[in-house]
Amino acid sequence: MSDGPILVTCGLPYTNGPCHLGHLRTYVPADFYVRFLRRRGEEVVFVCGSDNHGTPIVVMAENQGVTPRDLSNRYHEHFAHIFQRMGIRFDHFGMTDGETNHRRTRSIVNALKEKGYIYPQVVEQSYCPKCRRFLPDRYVEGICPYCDTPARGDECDQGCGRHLEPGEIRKPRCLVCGTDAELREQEHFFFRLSEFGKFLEDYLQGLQGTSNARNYALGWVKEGLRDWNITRTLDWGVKFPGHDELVVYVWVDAPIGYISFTEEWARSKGLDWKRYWCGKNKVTHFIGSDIIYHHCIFWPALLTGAGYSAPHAVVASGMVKIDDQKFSKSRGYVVWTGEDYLDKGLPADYLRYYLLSYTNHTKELNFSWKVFSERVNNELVSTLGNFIYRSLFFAHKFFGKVPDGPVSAPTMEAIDRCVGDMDRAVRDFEFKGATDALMALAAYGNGYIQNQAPWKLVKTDPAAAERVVKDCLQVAHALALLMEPVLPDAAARVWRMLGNADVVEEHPISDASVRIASVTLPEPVPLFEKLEESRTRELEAVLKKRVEWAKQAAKEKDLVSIEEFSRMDLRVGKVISAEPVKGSKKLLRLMVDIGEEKPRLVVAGMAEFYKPEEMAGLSVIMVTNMKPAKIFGIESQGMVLAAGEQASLLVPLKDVPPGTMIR
RNA sequence: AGCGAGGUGGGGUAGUCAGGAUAUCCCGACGGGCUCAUAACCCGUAGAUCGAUGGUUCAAAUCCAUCCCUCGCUACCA
Repeated sequence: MSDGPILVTCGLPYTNGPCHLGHLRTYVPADFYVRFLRRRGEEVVFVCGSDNHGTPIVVMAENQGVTPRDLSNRYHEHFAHIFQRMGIRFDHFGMTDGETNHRRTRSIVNALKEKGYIYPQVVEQSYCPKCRRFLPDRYVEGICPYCDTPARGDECDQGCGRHLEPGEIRKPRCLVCGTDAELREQEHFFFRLSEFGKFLEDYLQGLQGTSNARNYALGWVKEGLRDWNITRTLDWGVKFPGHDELVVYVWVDAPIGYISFTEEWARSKGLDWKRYWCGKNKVTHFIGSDIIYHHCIFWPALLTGAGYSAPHAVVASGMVKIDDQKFSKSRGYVVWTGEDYLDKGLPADYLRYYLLSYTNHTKELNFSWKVFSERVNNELVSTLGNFIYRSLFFAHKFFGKVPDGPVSAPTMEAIDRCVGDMDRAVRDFEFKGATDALMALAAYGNGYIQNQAPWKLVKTDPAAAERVVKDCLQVAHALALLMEPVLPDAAARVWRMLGNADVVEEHPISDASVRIASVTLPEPVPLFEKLEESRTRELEAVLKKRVEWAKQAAKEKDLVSIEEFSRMDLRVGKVISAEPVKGSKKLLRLMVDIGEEKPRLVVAGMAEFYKPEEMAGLSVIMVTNMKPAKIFGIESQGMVLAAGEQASLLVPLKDVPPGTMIR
């Protein structure tokens, strides 16, 4: 079945905030996948680590008055602890700021340099004279050079959506202090991603995992690839070899972490990490669908360029929504794994089951406490838990042990079917399909015990009742083995209640069809407890409160003080003349008298709604202290106020002279 | 705007590539039965113009075209 060891990794959690449900959407299925395959006899290594570099961490650390290292350590510990509590068990959980990763990153960058895949280029970059530093990526805002709309430093987020290279943006401003940034020249280093188009196209055709990852990446490759600037002017990060003033871009050293964490793990076991990364490999990355580009394009190109093998599979999970709202920390739509879930005493098993069984792995998952508790109560508690408990209860009460004798053929078939279905589903990354198969076996058990009615047989034909109970216990035994990857804690409890002294995880799943021995049964206890409605309401209330609180905070943040308002110089202006701007459909060139010596020249986008002759003579409201802006080559010295799509002009109701202040 | 992923009873989902006769399964709702078990389990009922429109065909959820909506790439993000 296996042709070499499988290395499974998860997208690295970024150490600038706590673990939330979105993270778990990737980590729980990965952990399930690893647990299941291991118990199918595959050799699997499971590594992950925290991602510590990049500007957001530097800025957040500054805000909190701590070092980036301190901040990273804090959240690193947090994630490690949460994963342990959630039953997500990595063989190793490292840090990208660790020594191994610094070394491995430099080694890979040097390899790329040697092979000519990295070249220097002088770029103009935004520099904030007040903060006295270069402004990377998102710490700049300005105007998109392609479509003239406001944009962020690395992406035209409101307009055309183009990716912007550092230095491309026009009118850059520092996002931290608001100062106009200046452009300074600096030597940076670029990765020749554009040369990997053909390689990627072939590679992606054969890439295993989920189709969303493959298709999305193929689309990008077909559009053509641009070289990447892989250096940043920062202190925090992996120093670019030979240039201490530069660090490598976080998306270089973060995925290299996958290799470094394998190295660290292998070292501790006295093994060779190359076995997992060089030559034919079975590296499987579990990631969120937001970082497909990096894992399916940039990362394979980087690896290939440096002489490593590209990953075997990429499994991309859909994003999480909360109560039908887009996931958003600032708007309060977030469920924290610790604070909102584990700390409240809710079992990890419930959440693992819910995340795995709710919807297709690649689709968006809409979380709500109502559906969560509904599924827990009706599926886990009623179907699965109840079947196991009623079987054990009955067996214990009437026989005190597992009865001797055979297991019926239909029951064995049901078990084998479940094993086969789950196996197929897991290997296809259909995790919902896998939990469905598990629940189908529990449903088989329920149907079987109901139809056979051993509680009747025990009075008329005790031997027949024994045979029925034997079947039920065999199913419970199979369920314990099969549910372990989903519900590790519950599986361990069932295993003990079945009279086993050893550990369920040490048994291969194929033991499901090994006939159980006649052992003494301890007194069983119910497997799961229902979530009371009052409990669900409490959990909903926490979320609701957070959303309201966030709304309030946003409102306060948006409130404008009288001082801020008074900075705006709003005046009544009289339009002296108006004429169309040549070559433009939308623009009018206005001369407006605002009580100054000379009228102001204003370019206004209202030609579609007003004829020049309608405008002339009108009194309008104008912002007079706008920064002059060049529109269509004409410098506009103010802005005329208008409302809505139709540009309905704001005009004074009573006659006032030009230059009158608006208060 | 572009590219990618989606849209199937109240929620989730199978089926779509290789078109076929009552559209699958799980949960919820409703009714009945049963009682070993955590008011559970079993059986049954209702509920879907398969996002919209047009086309191809004897036949369309499925193929073709156009359009609409949601999400991702695109703050805070796995």
